[in-house]
Amino acid sequence: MKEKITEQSVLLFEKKGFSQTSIQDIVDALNVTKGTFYYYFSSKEQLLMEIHFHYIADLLQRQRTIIADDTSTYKEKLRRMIRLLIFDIRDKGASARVFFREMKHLSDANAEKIKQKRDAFRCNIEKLIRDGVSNGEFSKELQADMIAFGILGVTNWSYQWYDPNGKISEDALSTIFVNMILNGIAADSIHNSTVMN
Amino acid sequence: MKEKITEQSVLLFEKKGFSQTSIQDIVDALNVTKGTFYYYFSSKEQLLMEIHFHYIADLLQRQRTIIADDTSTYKEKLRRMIRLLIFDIRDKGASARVFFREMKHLSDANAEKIKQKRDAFRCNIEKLIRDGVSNGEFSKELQADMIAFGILGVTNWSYQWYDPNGKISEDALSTIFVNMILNGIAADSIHNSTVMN
Amino acid sequence: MKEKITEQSVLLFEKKGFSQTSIQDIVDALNVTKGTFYYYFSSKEQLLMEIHFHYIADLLQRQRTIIADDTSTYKEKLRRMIRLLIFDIRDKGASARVFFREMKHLSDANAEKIKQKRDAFRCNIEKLIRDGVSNGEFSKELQADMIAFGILGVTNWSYQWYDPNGKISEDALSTIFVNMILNGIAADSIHNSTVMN
Amino acid sequence: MKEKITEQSVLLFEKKGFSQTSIQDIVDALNVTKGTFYYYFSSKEQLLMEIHFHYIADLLQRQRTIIADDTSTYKEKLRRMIRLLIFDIRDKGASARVFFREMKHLSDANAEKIKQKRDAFRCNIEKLIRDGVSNGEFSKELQADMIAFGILGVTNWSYQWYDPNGKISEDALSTIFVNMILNGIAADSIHNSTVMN
DNA sequence: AATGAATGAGCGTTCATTCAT
DNA sequence: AATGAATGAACGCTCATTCAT
Repeated sequence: MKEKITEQSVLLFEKKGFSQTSIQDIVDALNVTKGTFYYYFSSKEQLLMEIHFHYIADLLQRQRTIIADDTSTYKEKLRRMIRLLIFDIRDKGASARVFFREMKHLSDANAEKIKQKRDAFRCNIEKLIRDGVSNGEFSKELQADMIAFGILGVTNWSYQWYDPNGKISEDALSTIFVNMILNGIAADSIHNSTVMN
Repeated sequence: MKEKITEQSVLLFEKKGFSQTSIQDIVDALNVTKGTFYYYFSSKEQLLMEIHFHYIADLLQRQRTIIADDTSTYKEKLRRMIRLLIFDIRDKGASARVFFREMKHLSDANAEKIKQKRDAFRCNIEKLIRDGVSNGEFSKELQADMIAFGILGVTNWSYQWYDPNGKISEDALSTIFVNMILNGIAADSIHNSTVMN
Repeated sequence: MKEKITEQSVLLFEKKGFSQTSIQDIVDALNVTKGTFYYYFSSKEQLLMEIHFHYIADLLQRQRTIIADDTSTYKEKLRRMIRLLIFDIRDKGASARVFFREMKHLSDANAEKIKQKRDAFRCNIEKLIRDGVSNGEFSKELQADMIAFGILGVTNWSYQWYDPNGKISEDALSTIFVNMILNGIAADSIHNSTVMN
Repeated sequence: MKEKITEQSVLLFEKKGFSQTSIQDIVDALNVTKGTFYYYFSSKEQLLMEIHFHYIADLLQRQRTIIADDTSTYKEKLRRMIRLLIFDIRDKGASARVFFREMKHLSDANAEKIKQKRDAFRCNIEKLIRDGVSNGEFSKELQADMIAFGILGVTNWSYQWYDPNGKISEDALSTIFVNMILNGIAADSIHNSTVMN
C-alpha cells in the first residue's frame, strides 16, 4: 500500500504539481481514504521527502557502481554516467521532474539531507573530470567543478523536454551528448580554443 | 505600484515558490492591502503570466539583436548568446528561476503563449547551428535540434546553481562553457568522436 | 445621469439579482466610473430604495386616479385596477420583479416606508371590495381583506411568468382574470358556493 | 448533521436572504466549523439546490396523490390542491419563500431541473382545468393555461403574507379562495361574465 | 461633475491534519 | 489496517465605500 501511494503520488505530483495535488486526490486515485494515507505517512512533506530520497539515493548508488569499475577509462565512465541519466528518463522521468521542481516544498532540515546527496553526485562527476585531466584523458586546465555543472546541465535539462517515445532513441541522444561534451561542435575544435579566449 | 508588485512578487516567488506565496505575503511586503493588488491584477495567475511574458519576450528580443548582426560568424553569435544568458543571471536570475519552476501554474491558454516564445528561442539556436554547419564553422552531421537542447541545458541549468557574486565571474564561466561546447573536454577531441560511436 | 444609473440598475438587478450586481457592473454598463455613482447615490441601498419608492409611489398614484373616478362602478374600478397591473408588466415588469424579489436588501427603516405604501395599495383594493359589497355589486359576506390578497395574488404573480410579447395580449389576459375573479370558473357558479363549504 | 445544516439554512435564508447568509452564519448557528459544512455539501449552491429540489419534489408527489384519486370530482381535486398549498405554509412556508425568492442563485443547469418540476406542477393544474371543462364541471371556453396561472397566483402569493398563527385559519382561508376561484366575487356572477367582456 | 487609487472586511472554498472507532 | 467525521487556518478574490484631486 505504501508503495502504491508513493507511485501514484509521483504521477500526480508530476502532472499537477505538489501544491496542486491534495491528499484527497492521491487517496481517491487509489480508492482508499485519507486515514489510510496518514497510517503510512505522517505528513505530505514526508511523502515528498521519501520520493526525493529514494530517487537520489538510487541514482547515487548506480553512479558508485560505474565509478567502482576499475576496467573503464574515465571517458568511458563519463559516457556511462550520461547514458545512465538519459536512459533513466523513461522510468524515472516523472520522479526526476518532481525532484527538480518541488524541492522548495521540503523543510530546511530535509532539504539539507537531499542537497548533500545531490552535491555528492555532482562532486563525483567533478572528481571524475579531475582524475581524467590528471591522467591525460581530458584536456589540461579544465575547471573540473564548472565542467561538472555543464555536463549536469546537458543531462538534467533533458528531463524537461526529452520524450523517450519520440523520434530519437535514448541511445542516439546519449551518443550525441557524449560526443558534444567530449569533442565539441566546432568543425576544427583543436584550434578554436585559442580563438575564443 | 504595479511594477513594485511585480518586482516584489518575483523575489517572493523565487524564495518561497508560487503556491507558497500568498497575495497577503506580497501586499504585506509592500505595506498595501489586497484590494490594491486586485486593482492592478485580475488574478494571481495574471501576475505570474506577466512575469513570464516579460522575461521571455525580453530575452527573445535580445537574441534577435545578436542574430541580426551581419558582421559576426556563427561561432561568435553562439558565444554571444551564451554570454547573454550567463550575464543575465545577475539581474534576471530570480525571474528566470520562477520562469522555469512555476510554468505549471499557468492556464493552458497562457502556457501555450509562453511555450511558443520559448520554442522560438530554442529554434533560433537550432537554426544558428544548422547555418554554422552549412558554412563549415560547425562539424558536419551535427544534429542541430539535439545540440540546441544540449546548449540550452548548459546555460539554463546555470540559473539553478550559479552565484554571480561567487568566486567565478560571468566572463570566466561563459568562456568555460563556450570552450566546452565548441571544443569538448577530451584531450584530443578530434579522434574521440569515432571512438565513442 | 442619475436617471440613467437607475434605469441601468433595474435591468441589471433583474437579470442578475441585487447582490450579484456590483457597482462596478452598473458603471461599466454606462461607461463611467464608481466615483460617478457615489456622486449621485450615497450607497447601493439608497439606489435600491429609490427604485422601490418610485415604483410603488407611481403605482399608488395611478390607483388613486382610478378610485377617484366617480363615474365608474366598483366592478369597473376593479377591472381597471387589474388592467393597470397587467398592462404595467410591459414597461415596469423589470422594476416590479426587482421590487418583489429584493425587498430583503432594504434596511429596516427603508423597508418600513415601502411597506406602508404597499399596504396602502392593498388596503385600497380591500376598501373597494368592501364598498362594492355594501352597495350590492359584490357578494355579501365576502371577506374583503382576504379577497384583496387573492386578487393581488393573481396580478402580482403575473409578473413572474407573463411575457407581454407572447401569444396572449395584455387585453386578453386582463379579461380572463377579471372574469375569473368576478364570476369564478365553475360551470354553474351560483350553486357551487354552498357545495364547497 | 446534513439535515441539521439544511434546516438551519432554510431558516437563515428566509430571514436574511441567500446572499446575505454566509456559510459562517450557518455553521455558527450549529456550533460547528466551515469544514463540517463542506464535508456534507460541495458548495453553497448545492445546498440551495437540495432545498429547492426537496421542496418541489415533495409538492409534486402530493399533487400526484390528489390527481390519482378516482373518487373525487375535478372541483374536489382543485379544492384539495388549494388546501394542500395553503396548509403547507405552516411547515414549509420558509422553504417556499426561499424557493420563490432565491431561484436566481441556481446555476443554469440546476435551475432547469427545478423549472421542469415547477412546470409539471403547473401543467397538472392546467390539465385538471381542461378535464373539468370537458366533463362540464368548469365553464366552457375557459383558457386553461391562464386560469392555472391565476390559481397559482392566489395560492403562491399567500406564502408572502399569510401567517398561519394569525386570526384566520388555514381552513377558513382555503375556503375563501376556493369559493372565489369557483364562483367569483360578483353578486350575480352568472350575468357578469357577459357584462365584462 | 467625475476620476482613479486604495481600503478592509468578508466571503466561498480548500486542505492537511486529527482522532475516536 | 482503515474509516469518516470534524477541525481550523489560510487562501484567492470581491466589493461597497472613501477620498484626494
